[in-house]
Amino acid sequence: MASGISLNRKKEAAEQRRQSILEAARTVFARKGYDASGVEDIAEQAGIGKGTLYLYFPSKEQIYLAALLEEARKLNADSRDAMAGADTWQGKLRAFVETRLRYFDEHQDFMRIYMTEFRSMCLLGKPVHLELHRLVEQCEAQLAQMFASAVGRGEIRNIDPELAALTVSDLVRGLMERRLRQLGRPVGQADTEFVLQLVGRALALENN
Amino acid sequence: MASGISLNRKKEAAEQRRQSILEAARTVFARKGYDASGVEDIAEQAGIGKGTLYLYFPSKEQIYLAALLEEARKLNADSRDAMAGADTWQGKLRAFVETRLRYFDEHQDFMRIYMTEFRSMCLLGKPVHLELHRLVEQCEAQLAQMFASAVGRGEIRNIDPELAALTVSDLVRGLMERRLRQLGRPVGQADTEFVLQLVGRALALENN
Amino acid sequence: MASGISLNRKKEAAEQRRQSILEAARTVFARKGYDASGVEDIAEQAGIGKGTLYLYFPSKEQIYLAALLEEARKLNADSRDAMAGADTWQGKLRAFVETRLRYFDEHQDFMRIYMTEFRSMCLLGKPVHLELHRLVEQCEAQLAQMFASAVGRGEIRNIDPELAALTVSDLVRGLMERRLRQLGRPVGQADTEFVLQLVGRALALENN
Amino acid sequence: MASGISLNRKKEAAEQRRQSILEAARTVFARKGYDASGVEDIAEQAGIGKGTLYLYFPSKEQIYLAALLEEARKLNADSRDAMAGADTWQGKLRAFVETRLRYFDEHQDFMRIYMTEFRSMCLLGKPVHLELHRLVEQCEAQLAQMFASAVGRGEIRNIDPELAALTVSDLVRGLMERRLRQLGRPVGQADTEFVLQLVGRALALENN
DNA sequence: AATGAATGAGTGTTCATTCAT
DNA sequence: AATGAATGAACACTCATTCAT
Repeated sequence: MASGISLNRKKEAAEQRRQSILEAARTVFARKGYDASGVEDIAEQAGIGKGTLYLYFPSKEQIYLAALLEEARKLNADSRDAMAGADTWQGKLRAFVETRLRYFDEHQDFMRIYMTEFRSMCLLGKPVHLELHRLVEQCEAQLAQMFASAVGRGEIRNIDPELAALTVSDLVRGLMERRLRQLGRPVGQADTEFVLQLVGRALALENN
Repeated sequence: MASGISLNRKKEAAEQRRQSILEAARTVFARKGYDASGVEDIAEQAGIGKGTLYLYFPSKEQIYLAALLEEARKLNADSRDAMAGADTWQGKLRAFVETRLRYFDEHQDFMRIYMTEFRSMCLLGKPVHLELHRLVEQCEAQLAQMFASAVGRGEIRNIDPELAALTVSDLVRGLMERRLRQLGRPVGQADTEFVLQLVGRALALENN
Repeated sequence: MASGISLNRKKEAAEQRRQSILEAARTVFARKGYDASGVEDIAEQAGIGKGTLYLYFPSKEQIYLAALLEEARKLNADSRDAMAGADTWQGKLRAFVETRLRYFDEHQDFMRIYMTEFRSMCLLGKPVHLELHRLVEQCEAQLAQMFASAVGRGEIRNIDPELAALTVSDLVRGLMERRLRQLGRPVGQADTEFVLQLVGRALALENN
Repeated sequence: MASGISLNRKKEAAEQRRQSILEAARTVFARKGYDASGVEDIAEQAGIGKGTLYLYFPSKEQIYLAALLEEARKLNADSRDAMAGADTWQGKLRAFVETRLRYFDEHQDFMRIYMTEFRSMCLLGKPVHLELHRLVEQCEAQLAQMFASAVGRGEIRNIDPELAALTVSDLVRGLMERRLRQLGRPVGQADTEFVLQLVGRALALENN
């Protein structure tokens, strides 16, 4: 019994440390990118020794992937849940956009890595990106399905749901990037509303 | 006089070589990204010796910046000229979008680097990106001015011209990225039309 | 009294564990050599925790030395006893050779380390080897003394006893190595007899 | 023409440097063994930068193998030539032994590595040693052939030529090792003569 | 002007040893 | 006494940059 408890404690502590390493990794990678970040930087940021990292992850690359993908999966799950909780297509769309922006606000380091990696998927032949690509597509598929339903119910114009989904995806990404860049004019609620209205108007039925 | 001619010849030849280095650099960087590319790769691609690179550029980083920024400036100039050549706001918008997509088709290597670097501007404290940021803003300002005029002439809704510009910018970037990623469904003219219609419908006056 | 018994028990148990560590160490070192073997390998082979090793030995090097030298001392003692049990010089020589080969058969792991270390004594400035060197010399001295007696009794030619001892030592080492390498033709009793006959014939008196 | 000469010069210089690296490597490896030697030690001993090593060899291990095997091949060739130059089996045997001992005197660093590696062949599963093993066998085969001829001509006893070859091989190795260890009594010409006489007497026909 | 051999600072990873539990 | 998580010194190897030819 006692050893059972102690074993649980150990596992919890290990998971805790794993998370703190990932958090440290996000901070460091967000600051300098993958190549310019050293494993020593991450260890220091996490307040542990360099060797300790290798008790939890087999390589720098695996740290990076875990730091990126584990949060990306949560982000996808959050978006899906938020959409599920709304009734109308307008509500679902707003839920999607606002959830992602809120997530973004609360995990800026992660989002920096996410956005960077997203764009660098344009480079040729990086197998690293397969899983991330899958997540992005999954997310866009959710949007597309939502639009398809609305089209089916005659609530919006008869547009290609996939293209609408990609459009929303691009616009939200744009909102996030502008916030991350923090240059030029500050980005706020008005920007979000602009995007929502733009999409709303473009999709609305003619006789509205 | 003779030496003057010969001097010119030399300068031309040097400029030629400079350009061929940048072209080689774009090919290599587009394939593997900045860090994974070695200066030797670039020299080999350019068909010259490694040391020769350093007669034309002081460092790997400067090669990268020149390869990126010189084309980016041309892209901006092209877009501006194309818009200037159209009369209506719809024409200017279409000219902007189509010019950029055409440029993209003809300079895919460059565009891969461009897009990658654009997103990685989200990383903190990379002074590298100041000039690129300026170019992006300049480009968006052109769009914004175009929208502002259209609003002033009462041709479109009374929206914030800057936000409209950013939106178009995001959507065009999205189109390019989808082409570059080459995964999922092929991207074609239909996508472009979708974007143009979407923006057109969203900006159109109510009673249209 | 009770505590005295318990103290003895403890000491015995500790000695037992010490030996099991050394046995494990021999297995591991024989397989991969000193540098390629990790202390974790030894601990695992011994079925104990890594930290426990350090309760019994102060360092990896000391484990190695103990694993090597303690058996080497036994081998020397065995050889000496075996020679003492024979009457003629031929008998003593045969006893020496056969004892060592039998020991070898029963402790192959140890012998692999022994032979390796013996040859690497040729490397400069390894203080590690002083004790092993002493043991080797001691062993050769026993042989030399045996030959000296035989010379004194006029049973063999008037050769340098030391050189004869070194010769036998080299030949036995050769026999062992061939067995360990396990490549080429199998090594058996015939090889041993060849060596004994060779030495016998070479040392025999002329008029035999 | 000029470039032809210059190309030759380059190749010669490169070969020169390659050899000087191998020589430096032998010095360092002979002093500390493989694992305890750092590539930086070798570079320093050779008077060049660490990176330069990697222009001539792909890894530390390849440096080691080249340092070992290239000399080992020369040693084998020398022995073979020396034997070929003698007429009687006694002459050939003496030529073999003396050539190897002379080579040994002139390449002590190499021989230290050679001997060490030879013994460590007893460790299990080191594929490194295949080539060295081949060389040793080749060398022993030369001796065996020589003995076989002598047996065929009725010049020596009807012994197994292979066993005789192995015996000589072991004894010569013993002579070398004693010199390398430099402990105990100095080893000189007398030792060599002892071995030659021992073998000679043991192989001689009965009625001699 | 052009070259590529030489360089050494910098990096990811391992592993003998320690020490809190 | 026994453990194994934590540590950081040490190491092989890379690559942007220099410079003698």
